[in-house]
Amino acid sequence: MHILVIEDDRIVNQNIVILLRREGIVAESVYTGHEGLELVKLYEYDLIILDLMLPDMSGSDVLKQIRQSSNTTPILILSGINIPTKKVECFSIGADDYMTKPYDRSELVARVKAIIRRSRGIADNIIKVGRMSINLNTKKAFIDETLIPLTAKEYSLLELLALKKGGTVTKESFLSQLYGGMDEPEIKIIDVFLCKIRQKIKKITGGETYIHTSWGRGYTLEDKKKS
Amino acid sequence: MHILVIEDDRIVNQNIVILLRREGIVAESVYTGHEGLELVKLYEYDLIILDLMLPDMSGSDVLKQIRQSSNTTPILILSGINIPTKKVECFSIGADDYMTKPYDRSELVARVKAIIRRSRGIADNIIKVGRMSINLNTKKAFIDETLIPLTAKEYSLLELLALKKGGTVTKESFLSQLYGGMDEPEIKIIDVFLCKIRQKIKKITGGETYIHTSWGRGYTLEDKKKS
DNA sequence: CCTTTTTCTTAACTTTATATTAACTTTTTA
DNA sequence: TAAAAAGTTAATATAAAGTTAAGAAAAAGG
Repeated sequence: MHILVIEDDRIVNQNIVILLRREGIVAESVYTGHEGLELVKLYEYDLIILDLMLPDMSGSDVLKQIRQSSNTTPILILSGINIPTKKVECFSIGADDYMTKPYDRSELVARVKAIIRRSRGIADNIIKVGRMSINLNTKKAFIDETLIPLTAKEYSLLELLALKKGGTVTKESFLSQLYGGMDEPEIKIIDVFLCKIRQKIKKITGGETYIHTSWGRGYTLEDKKKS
Repeated sequence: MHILVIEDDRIVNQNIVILLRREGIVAESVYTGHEGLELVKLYEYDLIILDLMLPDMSGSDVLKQIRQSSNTTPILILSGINIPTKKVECFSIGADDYMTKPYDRSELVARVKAIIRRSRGIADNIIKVGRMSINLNTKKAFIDETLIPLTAKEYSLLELLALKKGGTVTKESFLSQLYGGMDEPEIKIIDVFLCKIRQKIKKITGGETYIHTSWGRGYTLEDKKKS
């Protein structure tokens, strides 16, 4: 999970980043519109949190430029302006949500999660795959009613798979979403984590892991028996 | 576009319906939770607008029941309660947005449109040739509904053909696009890959492969029966 | 603050799927 | 009909994935 925060107030920006990191989300800070646009061109984010008042250009213009480049990354506007017409304007140029400052921390987190969820076509915070269920709120995974004893990193990896349920996730994508490009360990670690996750699941189910390997492409979380 | 409004206050409900109709959206009114749940089971809506205080049951319970039936229709909560914890609770059980009453009409419309836009998501990029369909997003190819079990390289080759559907691709072009000029194997490998791809397709269709040889020129992906 | 425990990461090794080559057959066209 | 191109198959090489263990780093506990 990878979020870009475009906000010139360093304190607000850092607070958001810390808040998100606590949720296991990799967040990146940027303080000007131009820096933001640059990064958006280079990397794929799951969400962009955008302030409307930036020193070099207006947030609306940043939003416009992102959408004009046919980039569909979800964007949450965070602004001190609480005027309906401003909100409507933002939505009409492609914003996904609009929050006013001062913001409630837990509401911000909740909205962030809701947007990401929806952008992946998922409705609620419990993802089910066969006998497995993954609770995105409590960050715990179960087989039927028994908890799978995963470590933090192992859980994150399983969550990334669950968020793309049925789709393939590449090792490179795991790596960048888990570490955010900074101090990335060797890619082999993904194999190791996956092996351990599978072992733990297998211990409970007695065989089925729901994690399938797409040779040379990545991994998929799916209940194949259904189809 | 089809929206269900679950709100017991008849005036508020009718106002929303009128507002949405003006935007060319078909909106349906319902005044109790049970009526709402009934309709949600029967019809597919693009969005549900849900009040939290209903006469027969709480809006949260309506939301919960909808999600428990694994219905993923986007839901916007419209409530008089402006408490962050209530909002967080709703998001965690699967709400997509939360607006407080009194609401601004144009903001409601803007949010409704934003949610629907997002839930529609990115349209799948699919190329079809006869009974074959190639999904460029998931990088999987099918004959009708059955997956063609291609390896990564085999798929890439088929994709290159699909991208030039109807046109001819030379072996040299395959080679350079597959290996990018570096460490290119012998050109014979293209024949081998094509042979394998055709075999796998033939196994499913029972004959037709849609891959045609242009002697001395290259290969074409096309449904010749059509023309 | 140091020790203990847990988790993360690397490294070495095994297994397996795939990519590539080579040898041979069939088809096309000059 | 001979040469060139394409089709096919099997064998081998290579690269990807699976596994295990051990050392490093981080978190927890005293």
